[in-house]
Amino acid sequence: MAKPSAPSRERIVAGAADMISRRGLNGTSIRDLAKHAEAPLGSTYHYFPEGKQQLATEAVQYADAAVARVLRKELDAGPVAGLHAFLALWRGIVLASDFRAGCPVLAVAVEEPPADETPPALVATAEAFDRWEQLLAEALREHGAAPDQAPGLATLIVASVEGAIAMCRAKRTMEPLDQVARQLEALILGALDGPA
Amino acid sequence: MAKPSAPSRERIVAGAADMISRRGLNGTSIRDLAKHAEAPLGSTYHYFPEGKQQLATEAVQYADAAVARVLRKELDAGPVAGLHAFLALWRGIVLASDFRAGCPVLAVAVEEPPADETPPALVATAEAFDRWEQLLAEALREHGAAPDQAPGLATLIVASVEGAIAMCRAKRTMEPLDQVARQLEALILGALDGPA
DNA sequence: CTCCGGTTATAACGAGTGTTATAGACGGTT
DNA sequence: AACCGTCTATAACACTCGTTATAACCGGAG
Repeated sequence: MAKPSAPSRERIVAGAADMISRRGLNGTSIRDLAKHAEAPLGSTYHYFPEGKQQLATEAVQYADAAVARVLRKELDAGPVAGLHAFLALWRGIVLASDFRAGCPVLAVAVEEPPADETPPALVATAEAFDRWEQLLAEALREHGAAPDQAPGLATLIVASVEGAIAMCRAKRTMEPLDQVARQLEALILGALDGPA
Repeated sequence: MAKPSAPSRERIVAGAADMISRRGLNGTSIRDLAKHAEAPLGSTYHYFPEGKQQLATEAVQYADAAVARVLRKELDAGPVAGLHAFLALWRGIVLASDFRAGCPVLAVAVEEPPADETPPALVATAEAFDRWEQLLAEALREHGAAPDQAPGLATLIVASVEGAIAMCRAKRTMEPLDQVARQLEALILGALDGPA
């Protein structure tokens, strides 16, 4: 009684993730969001009664899930394959938007809580980063990396890719991401059989 | 006739950089900015006639110069020392703000140009990233790194540190930056005498 | 003193913000 | 047919935004 009809709800969330990845959280208004998702303004508050905060949270979780799905699928073929899928995903987003879109999770993570209470959207960004790191670390361990080095390498991968995406947007070039890609691939290969 | 009196102008720019690093560009209003810098609103438009765009640009350039100054000074003692200074700088900012402030350059780089023209503030972010990378690459080369590997490593350093700062804010932990620090130090050390 | 340029104070403009309220439309069940 | 819960349309509220205009200050030069 609550699931059968809701195609527009997901459209709104997906549109929010896309819009936030372009203009940032504060730069994304609910009116524009509704217009862009071809949904009426009223529906936004019908589906997301807690307003923008809830919308931002779900947008982050949406992006998180999409990335995690790709990672889970491609990491089976090894960490290098997973890395390539991770990179290709962001590469496609940046390139298809002509350097106007980036990572919505990073965008939300970069705007502070005005109050002392940690807003749920920020919590969602932390969970997203954690999930990606954990997936990568697990795959690294399963393919022969030293268990005590896997988490650190996974963190480096996520951090450098996120940073590189932003740098690509600034420079309007794919060079940062491509450079980072080369380094990370070599690093992973080196970690899979070093001390053994 | 234009330089003797302008202590408040720099206060405004510095305050803008700080505020942008916390709330993002769109989250920073000129009114709050003036209040936080203890300068009247009118002065903001007196010193920065082109408005917020100019203010954002100069804030980015201000942060750029501050970071470049530290890098130039500490890189003389070698790339590892420079890396440590780079990391310590951001560590101090994140920690002193209780995870509320990050990198203002990244914050600006993450909000899109609504029009087709590339805004000057975005150009400034690209220049900042470029400068930091170039300083690091130069130091790497001068201390024995292979000339064709130095730029890539420098890019990886900047990207991963920027990404890690954002992740620290999200998780409210220093772990990402510390993990990245360890990896980067090892990488630099390995690049200084590997193939020779 | 007057004058004057660099600075500031006050007010207002129009547009946009998140959000709420209220009433209407739609579609399937009884 | 009447009913009902889900969704939507419209309007409004109380702001805040960036920006502009205008008038006043205020300290040194003439």
